Amino acid sequence: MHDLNFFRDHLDRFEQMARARGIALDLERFRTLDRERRALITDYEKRRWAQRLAGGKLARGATVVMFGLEEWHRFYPIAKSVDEDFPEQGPSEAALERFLKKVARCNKDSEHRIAELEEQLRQFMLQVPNLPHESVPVGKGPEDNRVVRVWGEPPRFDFPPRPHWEVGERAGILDLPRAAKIAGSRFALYRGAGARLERALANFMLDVHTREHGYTEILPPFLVNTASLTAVGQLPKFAADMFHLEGTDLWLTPTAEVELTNLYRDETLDADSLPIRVCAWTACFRSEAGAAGRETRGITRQHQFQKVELYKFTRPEQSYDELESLVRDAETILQRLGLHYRVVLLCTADMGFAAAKTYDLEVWLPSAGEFKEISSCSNCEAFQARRAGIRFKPKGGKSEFVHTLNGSGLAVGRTWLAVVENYQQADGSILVPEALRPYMGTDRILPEKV
RNA sequence: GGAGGAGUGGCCGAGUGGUUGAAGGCGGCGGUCUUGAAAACCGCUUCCCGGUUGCACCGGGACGGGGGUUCGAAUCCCUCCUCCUCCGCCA
Repeated sequence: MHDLNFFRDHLDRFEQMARARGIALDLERFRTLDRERRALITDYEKRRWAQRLAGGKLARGATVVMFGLEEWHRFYPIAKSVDEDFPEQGPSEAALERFLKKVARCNKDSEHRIAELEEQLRQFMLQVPNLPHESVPVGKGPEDNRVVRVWGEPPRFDFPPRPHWEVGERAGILDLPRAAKIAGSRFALYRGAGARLERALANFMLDVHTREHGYTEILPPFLVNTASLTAVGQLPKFAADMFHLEGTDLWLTPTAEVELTNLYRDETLDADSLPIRVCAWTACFRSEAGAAGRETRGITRQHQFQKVELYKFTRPEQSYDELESLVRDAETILQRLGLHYRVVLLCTADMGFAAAKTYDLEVWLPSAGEFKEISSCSNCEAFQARRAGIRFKPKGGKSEFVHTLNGSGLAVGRTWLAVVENYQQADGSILVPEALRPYMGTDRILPEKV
């Protein structure tokens, strides 16, 4: 969410942003709401002042002459506007009482109307996405994203590489039919070395990030409330993409970004503690209601998957350096696993709602002969922090909003399938990447009859 | 799930209808004193919104959240949330 005053003073920039992101923004509606709200507040506060003043006089049992000259000059026009018959001078106790009754009702009405307008204004502001950073390419869609760098090379096969669901089934480590029986489509069931591989990947990622990259591990709740989702920007817009628990205020978390952003919601952090780096392994749940029919084969797109999330709270001036190092931290995992990948800078049209700048990491999938997203790393600047009330206080200065950054480090399920595809062998076995061998206790997954 | 109790400023803690943003204390900041420090003493110590070029000034709002009663609510009523204690249940 943007700062209201900043928004009002830079409407042209937001108009430009809307065009770059390819969305509609009804700025005329904003102008109307904003103008009306401020006019009402001004009037209301004048009457409120008069009400407090008169109330105070009455409490002291004043009767006739009790206003200072200047006070009276300010007070009388307000009283007259509320009560036509208000005496021009020397109001009696009865006149004051009548005025107070009228002004109380009048102010109550104003309060309601102002609250209504503020809710409408809030709803409006909640759907304004973040402003892209100046280094973000303006574009119309994924085709305008920019490849920043490519690491490694695709593995060579002397046989046609199979898609991961075939490799997994042949090796007896992935059982999609039974997952469907238990839960339905878009759920996975791992068996034996497959289950262990998923666990090994999560542990490997957490170990690297906590031991080598300075992140503190968090194990948060997997269920989150409406307030937390709203603070991140998942709600109100993306309710349909999540699982909601009937009769409660709880939702299955779509990403640990929700929990980690809300770690410090409505708190003021010590300036010296920044940047704060945390990471979390969680299950993630997405109903993907709008995506039916896409990527139905295999486990690329699931209702439930695991992810190790990286998250940073930083000072504004350091957030873009921290974004670069966040991306490197995520890349380390792919490099250690020996997986060919590329880094893509998303264009304005392809970025998420809260992001000011986003890099995607895309891993090579030999069966498809293309790159597939495995991580998304964003700097949200103060956008989420403002919405979530996360500040820091510089020494001797006013408190400011922190910048928040998040990225996958990495999506475990997609890493699983990338390993399986890239390390598959002609005999149906799967080589275990060097870095995972201590976790797997073997250098090769051998096919097993189920 | 059942029965009780509690939520006040960075922290502790007064305050049960009237200029109370809120006594007192602690902490923090500035000053006096001191060779320096401590102690002592003095002063300061929140955030949001509106009017404004303005962190100046004027005004409004905020005592867990929301609603109500009243001319007026930290104080009375309703409701929700959180925490604590006891009972039940449970990995």
